[in-house]
Amino acid sequence: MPQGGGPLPPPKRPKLASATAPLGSAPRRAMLLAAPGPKRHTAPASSAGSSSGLDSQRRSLPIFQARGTLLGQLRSLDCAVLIGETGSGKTTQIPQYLYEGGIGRQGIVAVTQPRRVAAISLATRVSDEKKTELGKLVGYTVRFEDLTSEETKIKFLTDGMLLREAIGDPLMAKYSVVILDEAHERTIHTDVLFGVVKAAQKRRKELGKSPLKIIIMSATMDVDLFSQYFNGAPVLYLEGRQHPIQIFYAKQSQSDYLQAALVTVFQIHQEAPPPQDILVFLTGQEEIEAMTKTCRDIAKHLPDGCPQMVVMPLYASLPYSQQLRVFQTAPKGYRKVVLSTNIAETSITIAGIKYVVDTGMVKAKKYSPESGLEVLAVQRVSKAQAWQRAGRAGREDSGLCYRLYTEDEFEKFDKMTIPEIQRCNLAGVMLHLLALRIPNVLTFDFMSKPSPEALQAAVEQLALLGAVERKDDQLILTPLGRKMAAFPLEPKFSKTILMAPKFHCTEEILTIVSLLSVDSVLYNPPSRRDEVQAVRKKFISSEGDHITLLNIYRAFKNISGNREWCKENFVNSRNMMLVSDVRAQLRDICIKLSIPLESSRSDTGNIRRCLAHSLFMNTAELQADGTYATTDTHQLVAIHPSSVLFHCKPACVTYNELLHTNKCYMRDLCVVDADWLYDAAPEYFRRKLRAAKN
DNA sequence: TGACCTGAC
Repeated sequence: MPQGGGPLPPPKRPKLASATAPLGSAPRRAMLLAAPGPKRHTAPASSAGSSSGLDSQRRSLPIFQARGTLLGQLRSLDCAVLIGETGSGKTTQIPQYLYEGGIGRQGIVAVTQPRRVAAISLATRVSDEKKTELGKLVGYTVRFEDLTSEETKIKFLTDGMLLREAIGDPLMAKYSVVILDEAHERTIHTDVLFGVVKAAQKRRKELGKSPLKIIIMSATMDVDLFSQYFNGAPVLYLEGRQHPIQIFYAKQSQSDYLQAALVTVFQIHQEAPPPQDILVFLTGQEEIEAMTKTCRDIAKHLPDGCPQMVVMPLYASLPYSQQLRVFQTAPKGYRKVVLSTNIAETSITIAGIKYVVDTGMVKAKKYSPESGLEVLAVQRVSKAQAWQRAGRAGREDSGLCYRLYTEDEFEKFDKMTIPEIQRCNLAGVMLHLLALRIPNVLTFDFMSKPSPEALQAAVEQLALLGAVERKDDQLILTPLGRKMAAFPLEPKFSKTILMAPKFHCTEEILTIVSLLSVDSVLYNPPSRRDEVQAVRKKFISSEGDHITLLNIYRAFKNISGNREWCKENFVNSRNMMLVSDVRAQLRDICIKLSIPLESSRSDTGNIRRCLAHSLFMNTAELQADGTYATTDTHQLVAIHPSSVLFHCKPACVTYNELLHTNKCYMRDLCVVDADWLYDAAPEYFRRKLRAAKN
């Protein structure tokens, strides 16, 4: 099993905080990690101490020494790239320095975050440090929550929120500075924002308006790319407070990473004193549940003198109450072992982790524009991801990371994870860019360009939905497309809502679309499968998953949505609450757009007709041999086991998405009439038929 | 016939 290796070579990084480095001298990311910083609270954050304590804490941050130099630089620059290790305090301090230094006072300083919790907790922290009430000088805006006012000068928001704001204000006129934080994560929203803020800055300059300052903040990665993209912007380095991490590699290549993980966990467990906790990175729910069971079984029969063990699974679809357990400290004499997906890489930070076991594997989505297929596959992590995982071991003290692959194997990993924008369907992004009135969306200035095929496929999908048209060789939004862009939804779902009045079922479609646009409300613990099936029976509709979900939502509303009911019915109450919020938001947008709101009540036929008319490009038909083939490209597909139609064989179905895992599965199915499809898009099917003949 | 990495508007 993994042995040897040894500590990492000493880090080569620039010494001085805020020294300007020439291009191309990116620091090597070797030594990692972190001090307890005021960021990424997922566990309930305790309120900070006395205000004088806060002041001294602010002054003791490494960044404080560099304050003067930093302000001098930022004052004169249009764009800057700021590289700071975790614990440098950059996210909480830079916005305050700018404000205190009178930079950008004529407008608001925006700080974006990929996650809601981060935006909220950072705003809370900074308003505490400024000794002001949250929502006054310092505020935040995330979906469903806007805690800002006329006085707000420092505003934390999710990157998706800033992007949505930009539709109404492409010049971002109210902002004087935009800080894009966690840029190295390269979420799809951050990547689109790069181009949008760059365009806004340029346009404001051309129009002689007040300048827009752009600051990109990142961990020590991708510096050259960021700097080049922002016209050679200078790179400023900040020191963090980091604890050393020792890295151990496997001596030999491991054929079975699960077995290797198991052996490593128990080897650590027998040798290390408690309560030093272990975090293991695995790939998915099923694997984690199985490994949890195995570990618990083995832990029952440990030799005398060996500490006890508590084993906890962690993945996103786990109910919130169970997720919270990973934050509890293990009882005395026990060691905590957390088995997690990549949710523990960035979204959830667990205190007290001393050991990280990295299988080097991750389950991730890829998108193939040729087939239009999303492929979910277990694959190797990137080097950057492996460093991120290792870093989770040293948040309070020095740590150890066991990599279940050899150093040679590691060297062959990709340097960076492919940015999301190159891995997903771009229809939503294209619609958003068109709504921003970007002159030519096909040549939009992306930092990492998606393939021309992916861009083309997205535009074709929008054309099929009737959202775009060509005018004087320019692609523009149709009136329908503009309405679609008003909804925070995938374009096909926006279209479904806009079709609903024709079928007098807008209320029901709003419910269904809301249910489909958040994480599943259904909780399926593998160990209690029979129970789940039994309680779910009463909701199941032979018409498919959409109507079944509608039944569940109606039942939830009938008992006015209590938690107990959710628990009994294996419904994720947190996601169900979110569905209510989303639905209310979508309904408001409908009212603003003067869309008539009618209910079809018990007439589910109309609902299914509406779905057929908007999802006609996502349909499959039963073949003579009992398999399914998609109507458009005759791709062989199968009904996903999670569907209520799994054991049925309807002649014709629409589906929300295809997902390729072991097979090519249709997910979320609705039984439809083949005739409806032809009525919905006669031209489309005539074209497909012609293409099939040739 | 047998299964869903993670965020976000």
